[in-house]
Amino acid sequence: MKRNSRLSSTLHILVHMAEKPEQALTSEQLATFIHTNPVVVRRTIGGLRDAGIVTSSRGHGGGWLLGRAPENISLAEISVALGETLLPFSTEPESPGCLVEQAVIAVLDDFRVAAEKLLAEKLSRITLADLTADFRRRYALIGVSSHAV
Amino acid sequence: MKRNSRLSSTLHILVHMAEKPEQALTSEQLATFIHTNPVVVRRTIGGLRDAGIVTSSRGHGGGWLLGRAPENISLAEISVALGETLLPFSTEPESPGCLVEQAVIAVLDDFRVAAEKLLAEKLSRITLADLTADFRRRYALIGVSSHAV
DNA sequence: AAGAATCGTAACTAATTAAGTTACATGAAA
DNA sequence: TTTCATGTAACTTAATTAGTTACGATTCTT
Repeated sequence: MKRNSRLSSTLHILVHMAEKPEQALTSEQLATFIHTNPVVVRRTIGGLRDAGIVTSSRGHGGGWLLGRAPENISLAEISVALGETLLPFSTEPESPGCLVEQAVIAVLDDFRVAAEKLLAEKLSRITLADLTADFRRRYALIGVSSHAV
Repeated sequence: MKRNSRLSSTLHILVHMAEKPEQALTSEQLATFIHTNPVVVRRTIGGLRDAGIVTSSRGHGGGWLLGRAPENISLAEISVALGETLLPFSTEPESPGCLVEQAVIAVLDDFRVAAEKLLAEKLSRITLADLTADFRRRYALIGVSSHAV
């Protein structure tokens, strides 16, 4: 798992889970999808459990399942559950009392608040079901092409 | 200079430069504003020179000046010149050939392209002059309050 | 009840990235 | 010619995150 790919890796995992809705997938299985290690998977998607996006069960036959229908899981929720920040820049004060810094931070924070709202809205309109639909379309195309001629 | 504060640190520097438009400021002076080191300053704002946002001159009396009026310097340009990415997540393929991954990346890239366009538009409407105006407003308020009573 | 499978999590290691630092060549002004 | 600047390469340090090992807790199967 590469750096900064937590969102895409998680989506990858979730699409696989959505494609096997009746079967609990183990951390081990999920890890192989994204070429990493079961512990990294547990750590990464552990937060999704608290958000109800997935459920996990221990013991023999245990593993991970979606917590609800893919139509009701938005990328906005996933992103929040992963603890991802949508915008990368920091606006922490470093020179308390400096009016120049205060002006910079004020303007930047205004922008950030507005931008995060916009991005969250856009992400809330994309659901896991959209991803599975896209996957199935691609899968069907491959199927067709391999039967063609 | 903290991590991920290159944009705000640079803006801090630029506002100081805008407030002394006739005086070349040295890397040393700029560095003290953001509590770092002259070499870090040169490295950070070097890209702004190539974009025409600032100019630098060597030798005695040298230093840094704005390349044009603050009204004509947008945060979008500054962000680009710094080489900052507006969105933090990666969509590099890690499992070439995996249709699930392809679907995830396609959806995420669509989002990214649209989001970056939106953010760039918002940033292009904020200029360095807006920041200096905000700073001056704050400065005036402090002045008033310190003379009050 | 025993054994196997599985998650949860702490603790450690390795890899990566960005900032900070040192050093020195280049250029310009006094 | 001396001094003051930037430009930049090379190295060190610090911070973050992924990867790994280990093991306790839980649950199913036999």
